Amino acid sequence: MVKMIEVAKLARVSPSTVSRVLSNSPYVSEETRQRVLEAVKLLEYKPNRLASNLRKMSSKTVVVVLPDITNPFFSKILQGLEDVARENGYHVLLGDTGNSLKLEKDFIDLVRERFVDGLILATARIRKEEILAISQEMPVVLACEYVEGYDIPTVSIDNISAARQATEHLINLGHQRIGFITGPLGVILSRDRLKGYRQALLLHEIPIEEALIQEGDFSVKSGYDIMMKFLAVNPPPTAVFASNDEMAVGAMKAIKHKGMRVPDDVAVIGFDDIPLCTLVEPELTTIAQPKYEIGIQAMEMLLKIIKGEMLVKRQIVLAHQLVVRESCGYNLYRQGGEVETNIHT
Amino acid sequence: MVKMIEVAKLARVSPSTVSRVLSNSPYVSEETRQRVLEAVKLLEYKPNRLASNLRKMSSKTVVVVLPDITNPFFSKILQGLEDVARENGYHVLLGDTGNSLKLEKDFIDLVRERFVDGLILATARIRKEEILAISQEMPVVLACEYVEGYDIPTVSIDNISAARQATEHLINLGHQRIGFITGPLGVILSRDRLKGYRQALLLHEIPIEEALIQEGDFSVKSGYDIMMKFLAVNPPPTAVFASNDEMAVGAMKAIKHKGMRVPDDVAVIGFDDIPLCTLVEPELTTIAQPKYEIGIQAMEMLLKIIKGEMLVKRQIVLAHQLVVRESCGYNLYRQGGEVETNIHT
DNA sequence: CTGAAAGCGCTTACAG
DNA sequence: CTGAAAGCGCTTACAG
Repeated sequence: MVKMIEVAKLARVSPSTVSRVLSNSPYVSEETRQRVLEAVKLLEYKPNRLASNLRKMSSKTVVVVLPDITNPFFSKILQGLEDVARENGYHVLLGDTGNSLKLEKDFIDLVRERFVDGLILATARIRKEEILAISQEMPVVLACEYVEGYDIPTVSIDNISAARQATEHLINLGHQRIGFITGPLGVILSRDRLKGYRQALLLHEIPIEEALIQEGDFSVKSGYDIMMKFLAVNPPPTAVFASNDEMAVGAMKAIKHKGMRVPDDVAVIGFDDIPLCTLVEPELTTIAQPKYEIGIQAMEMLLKIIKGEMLVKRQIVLAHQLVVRESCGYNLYRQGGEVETNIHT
Repeated sequence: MVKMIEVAKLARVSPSTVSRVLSNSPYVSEETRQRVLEAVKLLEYKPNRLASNLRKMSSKTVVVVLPDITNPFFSKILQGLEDVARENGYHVLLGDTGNSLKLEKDFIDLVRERFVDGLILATARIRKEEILAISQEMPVVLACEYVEGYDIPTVSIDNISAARQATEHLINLGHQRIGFITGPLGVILSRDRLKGYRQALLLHEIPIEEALIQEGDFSVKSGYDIMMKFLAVNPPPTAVFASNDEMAVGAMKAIKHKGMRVPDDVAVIGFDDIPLCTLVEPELTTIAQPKYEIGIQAMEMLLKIIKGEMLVKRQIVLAHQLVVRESCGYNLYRQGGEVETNIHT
């Protein structure tokens, strides 16, 4: 491996000067710069990042902690995060926890070990107090996740309003018995979506039936299983709201397996707006989260913190959007013409 | 930030000893070890990885270069890669190129800069010769991708045989006019799948119609568009083989939009076996690639190279599998009972 | 079993 | 504009 000193010798300068040229310092004469650049080229010199990291006390790397990289929701957020990181000369270390608390802690420790300069948490199983403590001593931004009552930098949507809107969409279509498939209730955004569902029913004076609220785990299978339970209730719900799209698709499967039709017999609405929504039949109506944008903004926020800039806003709430497709029978809607429609292609 | 020297002082030993304790060196007395461990705990000391990296000339990090993290095929491979890396104390740096040659080169350069210890290429746009050169001077493994004629460490399936088997599945079901949607022909595995398709037709003495071979780009949309073209051919093909599942699903959409049915009017078979296959209707018959296993083996291979171990096999070919579901009318098949069926749940 | 010393390859304040 | 020197915080051969 070629070292800087060898380049320096060939260019008849000191290593300091080589370093200056490579870091684009203005304090180098054009002539010297050229000589150094030639030597660099000739020797195919690549600076040793390990050394420069130590000296600068920064690896220009950020760890992104998420529960499952194969989940299209998170991979899209990750893409936004990575794009901004790259544009700013940062790298992303993958922190796939598989929902393991231990792994989550291990990845967080990478910041303490100065292996990475900052931390994005797109999942957070650890206790609130710990998150708060960490966020006070090192650069951290929560993406999607958030912590109530604390002032931790966060980028997310308003899950309560979004879930309320989804539920009201069904109510406006005339549904009174609406099943709700929650996400894991240990996760705050699952609890928020449940809140929104409850608010919508209350607002429209529809009684809440506990039998129509069941906890899923965000998997297709759990959506399927819970829908099967709903269909065994007498009478079954005429509509179902699932806390994410995978569970909604699972619910649709269950309805079809029972020989019923979506949306005619049961309307279905999901949450997130992943690509799958337009690939199933009927296409899934859902609440779109600006996944890529969440990633963008979360990384921009983190880089600001790393650079020591002050944050104007520490909590960013991005807009969600009801995307009306086919799974709730949107034809009815067209007549009212009251709700925004946005059929993605 | 607490440094090692402070721990050493508190424990009344030298930094050397602290280092030995932390690296589990056997040359430390139990008594000393305890004293050091206590000091570490008391001061909440975390060793600075930037320094240790430089000293050891290793970051225990590997970069995984892939074209698109939101693609479920690659994210599953990545999961396998990451699991093995983590088990071995390694980290994964994300190298999402978005198919950009420049980014690909940038990520590869991270190995030259010693920022990472090794490289997994799950996409490879750069020239063969360059890949060969790189693989000779640093640890590299190709996953899925491969280079003909060179002895570069590789883990993949046999794409020719797999595509031949998919095509023969259709032929065995009685189809004679089989459309083929290729992947981008700049990618070797796309060309191999085309080869397999051709071989199958030749083997069964079915004439090859160039109009029934069209190049897609692995997207749902390209599958849709090409299928629309096929349906405009007179007479249209009775079956279609798409080089990946997304394009197959796009083709299914096109068929349905034309008011035709899958598999009754046109049979469809895909490639890869991503989760989507069981979520569309009818469920998609496809060739399953062992994605996770490819990741596992590729990373195991890479770590061996990094550790300087000799590779027994430099080219690993894993088994693919025909997964018969509903999109080719598998009922016909059951009578013959000749083909392995493997309906995933 | 333990410590003093050297050194990993850069970068950067300092001096000129 | 340029160079000599110090130092980032570890690890590890060497000596005892």
